[in-house]
Amino acid sequence: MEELLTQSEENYIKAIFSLQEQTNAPVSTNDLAERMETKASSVTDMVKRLSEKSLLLYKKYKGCELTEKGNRTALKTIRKHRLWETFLVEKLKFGWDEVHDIAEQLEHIKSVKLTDQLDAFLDYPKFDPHGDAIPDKDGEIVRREQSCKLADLDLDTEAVVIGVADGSPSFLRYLDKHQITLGTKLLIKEKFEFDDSIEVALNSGILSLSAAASSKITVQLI
Amino acid sequence: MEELLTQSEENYIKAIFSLQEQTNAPVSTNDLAERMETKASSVTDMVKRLSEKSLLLYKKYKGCELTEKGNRTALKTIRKHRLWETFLVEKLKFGWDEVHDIAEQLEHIKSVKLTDQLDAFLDYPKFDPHGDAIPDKDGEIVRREQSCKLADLDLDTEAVVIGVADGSPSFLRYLDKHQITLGTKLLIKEKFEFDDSIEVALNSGILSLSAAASSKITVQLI
DNA sequence: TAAATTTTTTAGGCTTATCTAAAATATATT
DNA sequence: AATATATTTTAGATAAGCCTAAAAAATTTA
Repeated sequence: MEELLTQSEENYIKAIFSLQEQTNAPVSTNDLAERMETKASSVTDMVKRLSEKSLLLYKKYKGCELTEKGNRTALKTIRKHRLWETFLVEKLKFGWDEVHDIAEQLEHIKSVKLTDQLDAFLDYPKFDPHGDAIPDKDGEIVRREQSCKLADLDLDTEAVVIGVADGSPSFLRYLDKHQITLGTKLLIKEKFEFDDSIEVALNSGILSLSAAASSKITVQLI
Repeated sequence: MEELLTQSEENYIKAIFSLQEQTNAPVSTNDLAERMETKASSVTDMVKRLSEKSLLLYKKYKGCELTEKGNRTALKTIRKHRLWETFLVEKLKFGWDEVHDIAEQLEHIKSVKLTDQLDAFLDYPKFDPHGDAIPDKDGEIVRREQSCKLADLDLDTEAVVIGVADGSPSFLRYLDKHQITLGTKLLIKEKFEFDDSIEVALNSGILSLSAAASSKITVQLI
């Protein structure tokens, strides 16, 4: 019953899953090509193969959608990716800006026991170093309720950082520089309408954040 | 200066290294094909490619030999393999008979920092779970002096198990069953000439070992 | 040393995953 | 609705890594 997928196939499945999550609609060939940094013709080829393995539904010119089997596959890969990221940060002392590329490789290691033992070793973490939920053995993930973007908070509200909507090293290093990380508490001191920038108070002082930054920080009210 | 090798290339390099270690001579195409479980014609192809990357010297019909660069590459892969095996046994509680195949995958992950941080996390182990030496950052390995095969010991000598010359799951599970592992102390009680079997005394009692078994257990006198 | 055998290489094919260029289809514009 | 534009698919090529079958070279045997 176990499927034997190539790394490339797994990467496509993951990309389709993530695009589908964003749009709740079939994924177009071009969008997928852009995400995979490849050409549309390559995507068509691959999508046909994955369709034959019943990992997705594909209608010519109409895009593709993961099947239940495809979704399960995606969640397994995401689980591995996020567990490895957690391992790298928690145990091997990597910065949260350094782990993505390594986890991209590690997520393709094939061994259910390895994944589950790693999960146990890390004490069954629910979130990875970027605040993203880690699917459990059965693909279940913790759904967080009242989370919103820092940019959407009202003046004088207090919140705690629980995630980032952008995992790029440059953004993560920017946050490091300003001593913002998961768990950081902050208070909205000012909001400037003309450029949507804001000023927040943290332990380390007052900080000004652009709209680009504040819209990529996920917080929860406290 | 960093070479970008495929997993297959790395596996060939490792196989050549190991065959060369055994024979101290150029590796023949057929021997390599057997080790790689592939056809001689495939080996010829690959060996040509590796030769072009100056990882080995190849003369038609004369076999191949790793260059200094090839040796360094092999040692890096071996280092990774043995560190991961150590991690799996020490941290993730795998049995020593279960780790080989997973380490075969993990050894191809590309990140010098990952390897070095893992090494540090494990506290710079000198030997892996099978007693094989782990090359350090610079490819240096601990050379053990007075080691020999259990089969070669004289009557009434005492020794401690420091390694196995066969890492197959079936052999390792056989040793587990008889409570033999790294560090096990034993005393030679009997040697039978007719089939080269021996009897050894361990903490757990007297045990009879075939020549096949005793010739694959590496020990050190105490 | 000449013949028989074994080893190794070459030649030509296959699959995966990519590409470019051209054709087909869908969408947007007038 | 007809045309222009954008998207998607098809066709054909390439590289890595494997295969089989046949040819070439090396080694063994008589």
